Amino acid sequence: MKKIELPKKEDFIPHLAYDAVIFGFNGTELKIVVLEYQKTNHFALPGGFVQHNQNLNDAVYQGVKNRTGLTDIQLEQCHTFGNQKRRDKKVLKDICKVHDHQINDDHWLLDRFISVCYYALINFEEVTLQPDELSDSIGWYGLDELPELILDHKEMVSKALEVLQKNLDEKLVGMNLLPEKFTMKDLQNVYESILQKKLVRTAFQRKILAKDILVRHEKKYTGKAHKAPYLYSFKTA
Amino acid sequence: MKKIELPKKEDFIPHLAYDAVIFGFNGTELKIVVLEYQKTNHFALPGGFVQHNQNLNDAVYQGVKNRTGLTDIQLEQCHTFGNQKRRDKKVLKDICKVHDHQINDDHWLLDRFISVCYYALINFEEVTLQPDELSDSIGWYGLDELPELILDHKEMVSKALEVLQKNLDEKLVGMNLLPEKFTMKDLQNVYESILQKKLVRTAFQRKILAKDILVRHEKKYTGKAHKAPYLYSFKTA
DNA sequence: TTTTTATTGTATCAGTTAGATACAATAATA
DNA sequence: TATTATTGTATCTAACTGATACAATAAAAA
Repeated sequence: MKKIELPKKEDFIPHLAYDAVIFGFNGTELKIVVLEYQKTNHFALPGGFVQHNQNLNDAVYQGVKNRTGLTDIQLEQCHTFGNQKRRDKKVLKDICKVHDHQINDDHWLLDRFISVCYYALINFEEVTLQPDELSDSIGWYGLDELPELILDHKEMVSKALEVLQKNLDEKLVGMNLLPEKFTMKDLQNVYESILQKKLVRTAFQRKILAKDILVRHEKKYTGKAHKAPYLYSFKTA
Repeated sequence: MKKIELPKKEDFIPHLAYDAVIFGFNGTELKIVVLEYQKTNHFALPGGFVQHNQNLNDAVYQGVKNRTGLTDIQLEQCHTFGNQKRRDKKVLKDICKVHDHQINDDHWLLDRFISVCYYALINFEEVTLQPDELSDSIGWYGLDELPELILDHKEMVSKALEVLQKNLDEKLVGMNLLPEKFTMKDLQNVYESILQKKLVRTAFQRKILAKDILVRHEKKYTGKAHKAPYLYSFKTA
């Protein structure tokens, strides 16, 4: 195990963290990014700290960019988790130990942290996932196949999904989860994954078209034995 | 000017604050609580810091309780403001100077702060406003008669109102802005104040009654020359 | 070449909801 | 007793949603 540097206390605002629920859509299912810390069996959302001279939003953007390799990221703040109990010394000691760092009980990483939770919408196909320094694996997990997550990260996922659901209708412009061109069925799949319920096809199509936010392009011939659907893209404002 | 103690650095989580947009309804109009710092002409939202062993929510609750004297407070988190620019050394120096404190540029109160904004709904009639240690005046202001506020507090008010508007229909149960018993017109006034638009009386009444969340009580005889309205209260779940 | 199959795009009908209007039922006053 | 302003409810209509129907395919099967 290569010995890596721990983040330095003096670089960051103490007691403050962020975590990101990064949503991607693989064509069928909504997935989120989860990190596994090396050899510890601890799973967590990607997160990090805020530098003294850095905007909170920028810190989160940088973090998501570093994990996904993307720059086109739709970020929304969900909720700030400020419970005094949200700390787990054992987890962090485990993680540090693997990296050959013995840390004391008064190490700043073991402090109580307030964490601001964001969700990010990104284009699944263009992502190259990149573990952070302390974790060896990073991967996509469906919402119903999540491993147990550290601290209150499970609650963060719920909150993020809830906020995403509420934002869906007004913030969909530029909807980052789909490739440039997509079919009406693709879009409906995204909606159904997010809302976690089936929608009526004809009503969905009528509603979306009435919003006048899509441009219709050529048809998409999939080789299947039926009428080919049109491709659409979002109108660029 | 009595010399008061400044909050001590070691008691609080550094760089972290909260601010509260406290909404009250005076029967006609939606108002919010604004503090004026003594002799400085600086106006601000009530706010404070979070102690090391204190939940964020509890800190805000305590703060609102201290300013209003109330314990029945409906609190909702709105947004966390984390811009690196949100600091104003001059304002804090002004405030401290009035209290006979000369503080240096490196004093912790002059640091950059991340602030978590909440809104609070309280019963206007039962409030006894209480200035905090650093301010001499505290008062109710209509949304269209706000003085200039420090930092990004104006933006916080906008955000709080926006979140309140979105929450209105689902979170109204227990709606804290009205006294125990109220008329349908009172309730409509609250809605109109929050949504900042006129509603159709008959449709409003029909919609609210259909929700089945009100209990109808005796009539309210106001002495006016017309039919007396019923009084209602919220069903206690 | 023709028929079959699954899916798409749109139209239509019915049921629900919201705005607009109407109106009877008051409390207190003139 | 008539007048006035307001309240509570009913009714009409317009807009929207779910359900159903159906024609128009693209490709495979017959």
